[in-house]
Amino acid sequence: MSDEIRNRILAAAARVYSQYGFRGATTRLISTEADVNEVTLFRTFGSKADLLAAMLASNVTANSAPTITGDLSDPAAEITAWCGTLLHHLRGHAHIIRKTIAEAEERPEAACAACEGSNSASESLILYVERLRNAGIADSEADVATAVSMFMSAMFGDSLYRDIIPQAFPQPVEDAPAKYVQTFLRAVGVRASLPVRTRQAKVAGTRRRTR
Amino acid sequence: MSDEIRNRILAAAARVYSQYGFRGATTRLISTEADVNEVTLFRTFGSKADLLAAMLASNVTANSAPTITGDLSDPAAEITAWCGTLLHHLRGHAHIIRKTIAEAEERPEAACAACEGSNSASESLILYVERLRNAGIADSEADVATAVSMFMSAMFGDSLYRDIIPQAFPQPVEDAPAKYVQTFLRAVGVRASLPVRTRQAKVAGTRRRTR
DNA sequence: CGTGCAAGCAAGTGGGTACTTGCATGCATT
DNA sequence: AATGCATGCAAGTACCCACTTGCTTGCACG
Repeated sequence: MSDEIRNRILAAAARVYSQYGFRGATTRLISTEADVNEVTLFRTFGSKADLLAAMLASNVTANSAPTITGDLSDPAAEITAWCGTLLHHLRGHAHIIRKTIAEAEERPEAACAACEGSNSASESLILYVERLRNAGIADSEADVATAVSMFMSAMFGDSLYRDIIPQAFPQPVEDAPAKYVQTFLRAVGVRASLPVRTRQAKVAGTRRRTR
Repeated sequence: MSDEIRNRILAAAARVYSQYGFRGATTRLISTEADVNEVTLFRTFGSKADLLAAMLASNVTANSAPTITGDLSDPAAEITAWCGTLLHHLRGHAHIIRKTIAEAEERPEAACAACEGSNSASESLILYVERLRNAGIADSEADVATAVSMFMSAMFGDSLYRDIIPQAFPQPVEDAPAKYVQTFLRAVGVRASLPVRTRQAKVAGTRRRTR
């Protein structure tokens, strides 16, 4: 019974918070947005801080970043798929992440939890590229750590700021993952989107397939 | 006369705003931080909104992003220097930028002004790489737009979030520009830091200039 | 039918916030 | 010495905020 109202409040809190931030998310706003009496809000969550903490927690648990599990036969496709879901997921929480990070100095605990996901994501990408290197597909001299760090920055930048500074993101949303991955692969020395055996031909006659 | 107080208020406003954002930057806080009577603040700027607008404007004009003017003889050094000053500049305004962008939906005008700088920066980098391509130094098939967009995301990510999520930025601050540029150049197909003929030697003796 | 519980409603409390007003003070210029 | 000006100070206004209290209403379950 109370659950339905509880969730309505949490959802409303998420909407209001992601637009106005912690200070701007007044209990009055949240309660009217949830179409619930303001007192109910205090009865169910105790205080504004507790409510918003609960709301952030529930949004973080829905935060499972994807992992790259697949094989090495088509790295570009593999990473592109992963990148697509990562971007999709980040975009879904863009507003909340933006506010939470901006207020990290005032409320650090929330921000820490939020970045856990990105940690595991970048680690998963690093591991995958290591495997590519061991298989001789990626350049062994490439600076993988830096490339991955830049790639993750690009993911965050795209998902958080595309709607605010669209001109900084030239490719349309649907093409973005493929293009990001293509550029990333060039940086780590995977010369094309096909597996090992065609590599030789690749190096000699520079390149021929461009997708 | 009034100028000294005016500047003290602006500086205090910048400090308070970059820590607490627009809503959190109360006139009381700013005035005590500036060691000035609260009334003086209203007498000099009219309102809190006007004061903060003036403060943002003064911080944006100090916002001239650097341009790459140099020649093509050593692209890596050229871009690295540029990248260093860009990063330095962004870091100097990191807190303000973070808050302003996070509050962009509520106060768009400020955010727009803030991103002008990044626009000109990325454009300048694109032009430079175009020149490299025309000179045959950069790969003519590389996706320059995407590479530059990712590079700029990396610049923003590093300057805005390094202090909050340090583990996402593996390289130490002082090495960051060189590593970012090196990875970027790989992505756009500039194979080493020197033009074609001395390339061989360069690869051996990694780096030598660190400023 | 009656008891209990979840929610709504009206009103209030104590404190903060932007901003105003009226007055006193010191300092420079004439 | 007198005038004007920039600033400080004390107080006040009107509103907003988080949170509380006391009461009513409706619904479920024995």
